[in-house]
Amino acid sequence: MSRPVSNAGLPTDLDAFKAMVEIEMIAKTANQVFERFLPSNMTRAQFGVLNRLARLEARETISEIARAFQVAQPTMSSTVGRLLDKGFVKTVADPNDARRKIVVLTQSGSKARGEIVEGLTPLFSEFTGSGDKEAQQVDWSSLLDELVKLRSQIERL
Amino acid sequence: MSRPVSNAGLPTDLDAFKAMVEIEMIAKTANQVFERFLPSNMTRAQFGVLNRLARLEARETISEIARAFQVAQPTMSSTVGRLLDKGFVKTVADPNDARRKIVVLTQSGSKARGEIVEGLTPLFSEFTGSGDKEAQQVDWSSLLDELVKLRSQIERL
DNA sequence: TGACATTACATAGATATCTATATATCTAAC
DNA sequence: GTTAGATATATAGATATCTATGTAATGTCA
Repeated sequence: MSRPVSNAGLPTDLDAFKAMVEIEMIAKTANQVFERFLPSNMTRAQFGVLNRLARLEARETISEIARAFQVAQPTMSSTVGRLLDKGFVKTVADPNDARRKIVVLTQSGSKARGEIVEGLTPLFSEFTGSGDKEAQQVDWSSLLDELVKLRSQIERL
Repeated sequence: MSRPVSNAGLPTDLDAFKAMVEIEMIAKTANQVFERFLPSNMTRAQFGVLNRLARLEARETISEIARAFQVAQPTMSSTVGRLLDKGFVKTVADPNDARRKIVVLTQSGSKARGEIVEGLTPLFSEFTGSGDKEAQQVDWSSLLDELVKLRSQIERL
């Protein structure tokens, strides 16, 4: 009898593997928590676009926004379409390039975004706050350092 | 003129905030890399189920698998349905409970899973290997410690 | 200027995901 | 035993995502 390969071929006992599993779970749970703070007619994808347009005070095309969020262009066409339906953005023709559509926040969109950000305040307070006394505190600085190294390693794959 | 709130209301300058952004990006990039190692007719969701059934050598119901992956039951019904269409799993009636369907790996499914795991070997080697000389090495142990603390903090939200 | 490549956007079709709901079965309480 | 609640699955309809492809406009180059 040969010694069995750990977990049928996958290196699940390595810290690197475990860390990636934790990252997947944290990302998933964080998204679920975040979505609890969004109104039911607003998705993360839609809020992300709204928030970007508000933060940058920018006029961006669909493709530019798609690249910023690292999604395919048809994905962003769809998301911008939902925001158009809700009246949160409008599109204007680019006078210099008739292929482009420039996406602009409307007053209604700006207002909706502002209200959501307001509503997020308690979440961020609780999240960055000290939390439970008995729980071990996250060392954010150390965590961030390792994550930045990990990201550059993963991006080389 | 009052001093503007940083980034229009969001604490984007905090390490905690930056770490969460890194985690989202790492999870996303890791998924993209992983999918490059899957055959075109196989998704992550489908491989996950195949892999779980193979690793655990288990006979699980759709709801049990859904809970394990933390997805809704109709989501797993759909994913299992795709695997059924491909002949990688079959379902058998539970003699003790006529509501349940037990999902079982087929030979074809076991073979497909094995080939994918084989193909993943170079990815894991490169990933857990030392990587570039000039790049800063990830301290997996330290990273994992912080991630575990972070996960328990997030799960309390 | 005309041909070809590139770019921007839209459409089509697929999968994964969700919530809400319907159906069937089991369990428990009366 | 019959009824009420819980559980397992399926179906419907929605959004986000992808790839492949089509169309229109722009850019390049000979």
